[in-house]
Amino acid sequence: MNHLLQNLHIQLNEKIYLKNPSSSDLGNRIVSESVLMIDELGLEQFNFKKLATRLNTTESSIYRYFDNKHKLLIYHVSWFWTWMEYRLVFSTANVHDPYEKLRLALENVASPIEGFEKVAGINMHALERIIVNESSKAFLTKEVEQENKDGFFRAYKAFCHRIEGIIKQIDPTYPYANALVSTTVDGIQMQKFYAEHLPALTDFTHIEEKIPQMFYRLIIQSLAS
Amino acid sequence: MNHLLQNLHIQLNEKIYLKNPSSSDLGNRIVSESVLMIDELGLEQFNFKKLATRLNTTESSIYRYFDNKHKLLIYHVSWFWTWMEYRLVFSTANVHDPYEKLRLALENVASPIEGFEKVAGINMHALERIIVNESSKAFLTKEVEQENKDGFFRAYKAFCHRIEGIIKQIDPTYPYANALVSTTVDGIQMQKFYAEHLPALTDFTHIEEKIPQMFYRLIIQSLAS
DNA sequence: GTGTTATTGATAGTATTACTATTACTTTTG
DNA sequence: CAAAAGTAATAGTAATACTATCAATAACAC
Repeated sequence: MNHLLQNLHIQLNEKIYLKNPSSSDLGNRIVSESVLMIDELGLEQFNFKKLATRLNTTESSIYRYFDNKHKLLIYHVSWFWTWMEYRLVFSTANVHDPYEKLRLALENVASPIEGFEKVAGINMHALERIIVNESSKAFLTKEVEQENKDGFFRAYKAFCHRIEGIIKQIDPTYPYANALVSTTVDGIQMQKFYAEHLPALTDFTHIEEKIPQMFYRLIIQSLAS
Repeated sequence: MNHLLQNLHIQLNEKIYLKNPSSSDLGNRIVSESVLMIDELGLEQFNFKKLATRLNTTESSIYRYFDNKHKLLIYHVSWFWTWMEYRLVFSTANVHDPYEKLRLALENVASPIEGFEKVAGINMHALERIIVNESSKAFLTKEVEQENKDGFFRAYKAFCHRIEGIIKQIDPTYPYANALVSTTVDGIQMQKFYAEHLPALTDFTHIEEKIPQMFYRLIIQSLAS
């Protein structure tokens, strides 16, 4: 399976980048190395100059691929949720019980790496931390609506939509399925962050299996059984 | 009541500011005007130079009060949750049924303004939008842990702790009360944001009364009744 | 094997941001 | 009236976030 993932190619919305980073060696290195650097430095301290130095290239070469670091973040976030959707579809392909499907889905959200340390050259542990720590900054901007129209958040919405489908299977009458899903997916990320950095706001000490369990119960107890 | 609120004074952790902004005229104007500007421009586009121009003062004068805009954001966020805690305590002082207390608390989180357009010179509508759009940026940084030690997030944690108390009254055995509260309070903010900007991720069209209702049911159905 | 194209590198430069430092003026307070 | 506190004015620096131009090189087409 591993060498398969080496070659896995995820195609994203073309408006996110100026030049497809997966089309060249430098492009691929920009993507994989920036994941490591954003994880290490945090989005605020990360910039294209530092990335250029680390890649032994120049700022202007990086600017040929991405307008700015915000777009690069959107690229990473889109890539992640596209990958998560693939993963969800494959891991639940032969599961027919919607409860079990939901359980698996939440487990995947809480522990997205399990068995996939490196995918297409990307360090998935670092990317997971970027999703937890930085991804909300991708849409908490004044430009959300325009960027939404440009399809920048399609991948996340598609992932949530999959889980919404599972919930509708369990209870087609539940009126807040979209809200329940986004609350759950966002909530799981937040609990991971709190467990790591602000323990007073959670009951979990580590990214343990109990996080998806809590949300699973929260959901099924809200649905008509 | 209104002239009382004019003089309301909320005392915050002294490490947040260099010089207490409530101790001088310029300080108060920095706080109230920056709320408007951060709301208008977004945190990214807001800076001390623009604020100085609008206040007919200089950058260096503002730097005497706050180290940087990040600290100013933390000031606003702390101020907001301190105010929300007061409001919660007062509005539930004579309510003894914990279910009703919880219902009121969630309503307050979803609609924090109701009857309080301006408090101590601060435009509460603008501040509410800042909480929704910008507040998570206050702690999603590499410095969270140090800033948490410095007590920068005390106000939010105290507010959540109040709600946790109510939940413990309803069901003292529920093991994830902290996580449930932070998920709910964060979740309500997010649903407000989605309702406004990313409707595909929610079922609410406006900041309506149904948001707290959904979360109220989510919570009580998870607790042993 | 030459010409064309794609890719990257090298260099330079600009506007803005995020500060720091110094000095002087003005208002308040003791 | 003197001292202190608060504010304004001015200047300057290092870093950030870009943009522009041109040269070098490798790949590929004919």
